[in-house]
Amino acid sequence: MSVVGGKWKMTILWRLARDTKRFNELQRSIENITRKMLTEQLRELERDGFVLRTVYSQVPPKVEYSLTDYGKTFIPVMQAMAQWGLTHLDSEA
Amino acid sequence: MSVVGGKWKMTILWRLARDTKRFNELQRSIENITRKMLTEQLRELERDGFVLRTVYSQVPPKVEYSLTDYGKTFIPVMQAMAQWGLTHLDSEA
DNA sequence: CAGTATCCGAAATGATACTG
DNA sequence: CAGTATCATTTCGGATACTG
Repeated sequence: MSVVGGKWKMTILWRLARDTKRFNELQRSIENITRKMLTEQLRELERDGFVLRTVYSQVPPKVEYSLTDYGKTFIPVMQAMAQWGLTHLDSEA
Repeated sequence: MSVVGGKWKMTILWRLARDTKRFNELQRSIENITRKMLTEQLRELERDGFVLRTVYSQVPPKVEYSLTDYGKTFIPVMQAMAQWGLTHLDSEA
């Protein structure tokens, strides 16, 4: 929990489990997250080795986020949680 | 995450997965948790149907906390997380 | 496009004292 | 033993403006 327990971390990792995403793409895919929060959580996930940040030196800038191999080891855990949620949380608040 | 994402909820559930515990027993088993935090988190877990609170009308009071059947369905998910942690988090901060 | 920097209010948490 | 009440503090998160 200390590494994946941030307010948006699971959501971010879950998005990146599907495929690589750019910053704005990620922001649009997560309802209500601010640039600040997205940046902060991504930095922490990066520091903890879950997420890889790839910067393309071009104009306009392009930055892609993806799961590292280490981050991918966490996918089964997320799937277990997702499956539990689907089974037990019918109408979520 | 919205139901088990509280700061101490996973820890509490993990303790109760082993066996029923009394309030002070639970507090002693969790380093640094205050009575206030423990009470609040337990109340929420109770409200969400994970935890059963059993009061024995005696002096001194005795209150036991245990997982409900519903709460027990979450044990495999916690085990998945615990196993992941053991495998990937050697020396935790 | 992909961020940073700054400020500020809200919410979470902690400390402490009190209670049936 | 198992809490509750109150207050202080810390942390978090949102709004806004600015940048390469």
